[in-house]
Amino acid sequence: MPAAKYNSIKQFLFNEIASGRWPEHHRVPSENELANQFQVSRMTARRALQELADEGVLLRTKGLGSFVAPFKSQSSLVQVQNIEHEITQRGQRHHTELITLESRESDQEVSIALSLPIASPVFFAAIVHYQDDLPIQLEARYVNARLVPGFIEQDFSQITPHDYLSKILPLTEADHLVEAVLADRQTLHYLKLNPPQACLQLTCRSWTALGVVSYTRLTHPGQHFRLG
Amino acid sequence: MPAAKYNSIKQFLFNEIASGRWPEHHRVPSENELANQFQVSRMTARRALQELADEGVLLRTKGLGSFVAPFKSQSSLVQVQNIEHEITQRGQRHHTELITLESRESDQEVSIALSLPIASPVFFAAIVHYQDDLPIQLEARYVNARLVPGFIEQDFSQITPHDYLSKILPLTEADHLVEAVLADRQTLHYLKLNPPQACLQLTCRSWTALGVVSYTRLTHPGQHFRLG
DNA sequence: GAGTGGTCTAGACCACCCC
DNA sequence: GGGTGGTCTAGACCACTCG
Repeated sequence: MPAAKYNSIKQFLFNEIASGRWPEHHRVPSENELANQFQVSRMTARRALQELADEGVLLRTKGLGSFVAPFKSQSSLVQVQNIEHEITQRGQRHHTELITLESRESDQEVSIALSLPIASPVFFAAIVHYQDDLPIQLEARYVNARLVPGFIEQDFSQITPHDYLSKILPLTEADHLVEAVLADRQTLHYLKLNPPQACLQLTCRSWTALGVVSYTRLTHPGQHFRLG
Repeated sequence: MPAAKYNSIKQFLFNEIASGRWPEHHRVPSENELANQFQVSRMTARRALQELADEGVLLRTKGLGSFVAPFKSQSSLVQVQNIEHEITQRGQRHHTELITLESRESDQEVSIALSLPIASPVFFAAIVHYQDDLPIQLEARYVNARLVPGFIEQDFSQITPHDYLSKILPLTEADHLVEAVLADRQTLHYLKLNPPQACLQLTCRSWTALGVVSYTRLTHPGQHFRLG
C-alpha cells in the first residue's frame, strides 16, 4: 500500500520543524499553497495541517494562517525528566557528570522501545545528576539517531539531554513506567550507594509525530527520592 | 453561527452512548447510514465518527464497522487503590487476607496525615491482596473514625476498604507519594518475599469535602508490580 | 478585496471483512 | 458480492483577519 498523501505532507511539515528550519511561531504554508506544491486537493493538504494541529504541533487561526506551536515542556511525571528544573526550583544546585556519549546499534529492547529495526543507529548517553553534591539520578538514554542527528555533538555538561530535545523538537507525548528495583553494581557505583539499596526506576519514552524519539531509564536512590 | 452538522451528529451518537442505550461494543450506524439519516454527505457523517474515534469513544475497523469503545476506568494512579478491579480486569483472581482491623488512637504521623489532633480515634486495617495466589499488595490503612464510623464493622473479605469508602462517600480527590523502599521484616513476611527486596510503596490520602478520610500505605513487591 | 481556515458536497477508488 | 471504513478530488460558501 502506498503512503497516504496527507501523511507525506505531514512528514514534510514536521521535518521542517524538527530540523529547526521553522522555529516556534513560524508561519507554515497555507492549505492552498500546500495543495499546489504537492499537487493534491485542498482537503488533503488540509488534513495534514489539521492533524498536526490536533497533535499540538501547529496552531491554526481563521483568517491568519497556521503557525508552529510553542514546544511543550513537561507534565507532572515528565518533571522527573527535567530534574535540573526540579532541583534548581528547590533552591539547590544542579550539576551533571557525563559517563558516556556514543553511537550504538539498537539491541532488541531498544529497538522495540523506539519502534526501529534491530541494529538501527541510536545514540546512547549516560549521565549522573547531582543535587548539591548528592547523586540523585542516573540517566541512561537511547535516542533515535535519524530523528536527532545532532544529539551526539552536544555538550551535555552545558545542557541536559531532556532540555536539548525539548528545544529542538516538539515532543508531543511521553509514556512512563515506574518500578522499584534493587540497585545493581553499576548503579551503586555511580549513585555512590551501599548495598542493598532500593531504587525508584522510571522508564520513559518521548514521542513526536514522527515516532519515538528517546527511550530513557532514570534511576533514583529510594531514600533520597520521592515522586509526588 | 449555526451548529456544525458534524457536531450535531457527534452529540446524537454521544447521547445514545452516555444514556446507556448503546452499551460497550454496540455497533453504531455506519457512515452511509448516518449520511442518509441526517441528510448530509458521507464526508460529514464520517467526520463525526472519526472524531469520536479520536477521542476514544468509538473503535472503528475497516470492513466491520464502528463500535462503542470499552469505558475507561479511572486514572492510572487511582487504579492502584482499586487493585481488585485491576486484577480481575486482567482476567486473574483477586482475594484478600485480613491481617488486622482495629480501633486505635492516632499517633503523630497519622494525625498529621489525617489533619486530626493527636490521639484521635482512627480505625486501622491491614490487608494482603492476592493476584491468583501471589501476594501483590500490602495495604495498611488508617481511617478517620468520626467520618466513617461504620468502617470497623465491615467484612473486608467481601469488599475492599477502597470499594467500601467509594460506595458510602463521594471521594473528591486523592494525593499520592511514590517511593522505593527496602522491604522490612513484616512486609517480607506478609508478601512472602526473601531479602533483600525492593518494594514500590505508595502513600495515598483520600479526601472529601469534610476532610481527609483515609491515609493508606500500599506496598508492592518490585519484581511483580509496575506502575504504568 | 484578497487570503485564510472551517464547513460541506457528491462523487470516486481502494482494502478489508463477512457471507 | 455487498457493506465497511480509508483516502482523495474538485468544487462550493462562509466568517474571519489584514492591509
